[in-house]
Amino acid sequence: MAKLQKSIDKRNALVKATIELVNNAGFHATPMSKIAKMANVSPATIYLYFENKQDLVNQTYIDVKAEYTKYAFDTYDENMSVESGFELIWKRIADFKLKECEHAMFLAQCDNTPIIDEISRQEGIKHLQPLLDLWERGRQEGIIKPVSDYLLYAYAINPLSFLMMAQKRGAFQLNKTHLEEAYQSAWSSIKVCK
Amino acid sequence: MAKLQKSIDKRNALVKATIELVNNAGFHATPMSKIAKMANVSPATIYLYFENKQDLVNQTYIDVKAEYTKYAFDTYDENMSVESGFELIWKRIADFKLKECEHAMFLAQCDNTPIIDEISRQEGIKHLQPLLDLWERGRQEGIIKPVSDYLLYAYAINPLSFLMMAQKRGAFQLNKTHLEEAYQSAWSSIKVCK
DNA sequence: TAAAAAAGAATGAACATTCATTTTTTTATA
DNA sequence: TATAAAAAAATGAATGTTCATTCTTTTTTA
Repeated sequence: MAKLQKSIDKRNALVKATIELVNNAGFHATPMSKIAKMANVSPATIYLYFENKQDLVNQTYIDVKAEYTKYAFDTYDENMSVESGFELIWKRIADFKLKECEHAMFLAQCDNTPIIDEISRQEGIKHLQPLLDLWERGRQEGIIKPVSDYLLYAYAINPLSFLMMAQKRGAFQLNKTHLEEAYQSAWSSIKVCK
Repeated sequence: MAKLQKSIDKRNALVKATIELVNNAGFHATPMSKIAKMANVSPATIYLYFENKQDLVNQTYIDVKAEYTKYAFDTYDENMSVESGFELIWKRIADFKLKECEHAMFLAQCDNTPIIDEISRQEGIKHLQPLLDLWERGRQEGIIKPVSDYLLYAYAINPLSFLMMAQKRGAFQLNKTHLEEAYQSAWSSIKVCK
C-alpha cells in the first residue's frame, strides 16, 4: 500500500541513474550521493525505495534483464518453426543490444563481475526460458545440435555481447550486412549439418 | 637499480592477491588493506611497488594479459598453414581459459567494466597481434571470411570466455568432447564455406 | 489536520594514502 | 673477513576524506 503511493517515476529515475553511472564509472565509483543527484532526489529518498545500495543494484539488474527478455520474446510465439523462431528471437536480441546499448552494457558488466547477488542472478536467468524451450524442441526435431544450452548460448547469442561492447568502445561499427553475416554464423553454429 | 633490489616475489604476491580478491569480491570490495594482508605485506609496502590502487590494478591487468597471449602463441609459428595455425592457437587459448581459470576470469571482469584505464586496455590489445596477422593471411588466401577482426573474434574466440564463466559458476562442466565441438563451431564460423 | 513522502544535515565506519620509525641489506673501511 | 656507517626496504599507526546510511525536520498529499 505504502509502496504504491510512492512515485514510480522516482524509482525509475533512480534505476536509470544507476545504469548510467555504473556504466561510466563502475560500481566502485558510483556513490549514492551521485545517483541521488542525477535522479534529482535527496540521498535519503533512495532509502524509501531501496533497502540499501546492494538492493538498488540488484533490482536494477532484474529490471533491465526483464526488459531485455521481454523485448527479445515480444513477437515470438511457440507455434513458429524452430528455425524461424530462432531467427526472430536472435534478431530481436541483436536489435536490443545495439539500440538499447546502455542497458546491454549494464547487463554485461553485471554478468561478468560479483556486483550482483547470486539470488538476483538466478532470478535474471529464469526469464530466458522460452529460448531454452525452443532449443529443446529443436533438439527433439533433430534440427538443433544435441549439446548443452550453454554451448548453444555461447556460440549463438553471446558473440552479440562482444560486438556490442566493441561498438560501444567505438572500435568498429556494425551495419546491416555485418548483422546478416553474424546471424548466419550464429545459426550455422547451432543447427545440425546435413 | 633500486627497483631491481626490491623483491620481485613481493610484487608477484601483490598481483596474485589482487586477482584473487577482485575475482571473489569485485574491485569495489577489495580494500588495499586486504590485498596487503593476503600478500603478507604491510599496506604501506604496496606503495613501494605501485603508485596507487589504480596503478596496481592496471599493472595486474597488463601482466595477466601478457601471460595469456604468451601462452596462446607459445607453440605457434608463422610458417604454419592458416587452418592448423588457427587450430593450434584456439586450443591453447581454450587450455588457458580452462586451466588458468582465475586469470581468465580476471580478464573477463576487466574487459567488461571501466576498472581499467583506457591506456592499459590498449596496451593489452597489442599482444593479440599474431592472431590478427594470421587472420589477415587467411583472408588473402581466401580461407578466412573477409570480415572484420571483431566479427571473427566474437564468433571464434569470445565464446570461450562465456563457457569459462559458466564452468566457473559450476553451471556445467566442459569436457574433451565439448571442446572438440566448440572448436568445430569456432572454425566453421570463420572459414569460407566451399 | 493527520499521514506519507521527501529533504538536508549529521553520523560513524571504512578506506586510500602518508608519516615517522624500525629492520634489513649494501657498501666502505680496516 | 669483520664491522660500522649509510642506504634501501618495510612497517604499523596516523590522517583526512569519502561514503553509505540514519536522524530530525519540513513539505506534500489525502
